Amino acid sequence: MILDGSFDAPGNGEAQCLACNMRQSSFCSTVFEESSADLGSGLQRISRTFHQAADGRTLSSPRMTSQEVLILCAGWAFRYYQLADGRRQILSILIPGDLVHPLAAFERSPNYSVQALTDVRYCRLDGVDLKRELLANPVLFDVLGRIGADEADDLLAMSAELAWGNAEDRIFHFALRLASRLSARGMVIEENRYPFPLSNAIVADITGLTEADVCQVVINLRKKGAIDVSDGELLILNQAWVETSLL
Amino acid sequence: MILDGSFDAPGNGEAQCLACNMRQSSFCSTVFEESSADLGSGLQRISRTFHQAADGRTLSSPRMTSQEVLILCAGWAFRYYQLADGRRQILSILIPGDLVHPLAAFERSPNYSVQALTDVRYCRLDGVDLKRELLANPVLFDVLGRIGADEADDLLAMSAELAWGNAEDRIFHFALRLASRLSARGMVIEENRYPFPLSNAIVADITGLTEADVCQVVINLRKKGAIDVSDGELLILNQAWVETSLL
DNA sequence: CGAACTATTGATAATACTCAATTGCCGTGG
DNA sequence: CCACGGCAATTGAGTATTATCAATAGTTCG
Repeated sequence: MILDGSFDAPGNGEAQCLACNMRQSSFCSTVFEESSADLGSGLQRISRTFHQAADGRTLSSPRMTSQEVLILCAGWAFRYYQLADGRRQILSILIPGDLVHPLAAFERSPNYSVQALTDVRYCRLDGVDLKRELLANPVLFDVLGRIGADEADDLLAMSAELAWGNAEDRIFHFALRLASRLSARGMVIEENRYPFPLSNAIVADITGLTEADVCQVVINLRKKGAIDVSDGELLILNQAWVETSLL
Repeated sequence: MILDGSFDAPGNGEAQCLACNMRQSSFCSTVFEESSADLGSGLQRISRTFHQAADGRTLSSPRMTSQEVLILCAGWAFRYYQLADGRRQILSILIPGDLVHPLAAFERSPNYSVQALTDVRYCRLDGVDLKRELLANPVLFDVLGRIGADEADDLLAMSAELAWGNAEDRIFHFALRLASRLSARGMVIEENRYPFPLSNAIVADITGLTEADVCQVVINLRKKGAIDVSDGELLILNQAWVETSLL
């Protein structure tokens, strides 16, 4: 169990950030390296603080109207809507290197909440500083735009799959898209083997199915030789299956 | 039947643009008015051309990797994925004032296509010009960001509804969200009465249902006194029903 | 060892899809 | 003016999928 709160007090926040293997994530490298020294002219530091939170903690809720930008450094989280009937709809899974609110600088306030799925560490950037740098630094501007575009693509794919897919399609394609994102961040245990700290209940809330369904489908997918989700890992069994996608 | 192609030859493209009642749409007013004269210093015009296309024409497909930004001036269109099995998944409905590719300036190329749903007129902005102005004009930057945020919100709502909703929820909430967007653009026939040029087949491809289902649900919603979709119009019958939403 | 959570299983009910077949509406052309 | 074809909307019967609701194993952690 880790404690919540800032962990910058002993000054190791910065140190961990420098040592972080997500530094090559397009956003971190740009915002921290390019905006500090390289481009020199008039670019200033973006003030940041480091924090941590335990599994299950709420990182952000619709009430919290902050202009701050959070970067997930370590651990997993998820965005979700709290539905009126008490259930929740998980909108996206956040992995290390992701921005918690890619549009925080523009949006009045997001209408979703964000919760930690595992213990997490994250970094909080000042929104005003970031916006200033964005306008001053076309590279940073492009990078953020591309992150937005990637998120939008993923969302579109997700909603298409939810619309036309049956229970099996939904789970299978969700797993594939997640695997693809994990690959991009180097979060691979070995070839076709990924961390997958999601319980069946979580997958159910992502795909809009019941926990019982998820269980059956997961077993089915394993028997079919498509993917194997177990022991906190996702294993892609047969690349041929993966081709079953949209154009 | 209108002809496809540019209609700027007789010079009435600009004229129509000036007379367009979508000019107050946040993007057009900012990009055309603010960036020309008001802020003076160093801001240049964004070069643009005007075009039209007939009902059913493809405005954009994944192959077309252009950095250009299209604004829909008049008529309706939709973004869609062409699925491998021949069906198509409609991702969003575009109404006058919408950007066809909000992230065109960043994205390598969108992986969806866009088709005209009615006869349309649209405006094509040069991506390089636009990007230059974005960096030079914080107001324009904010406006585009907010458009992106609005789109993202709509997409998130859509995907949540597709996940947890049954056939009725999907259609009902889709109609409500569309009505809300139409309101924002002033496209209201009268109180609670909106244009709705979508066939059952289109609604089916949006919601992932079959045409037969859509038909039954639409009739049901009318009997229930929720909404009435007929004769190319959408009528919201009972505001009380509208409250049935997520938090 | 028990408590709490998670995964698994099975029977039943509800829901949505499939597949025609039918109707109504236009526009075309005889 | 009417017959015809094409298209969208509607209807119904039968089938398949998924939700619901328990109830039973496993697991983890104290």
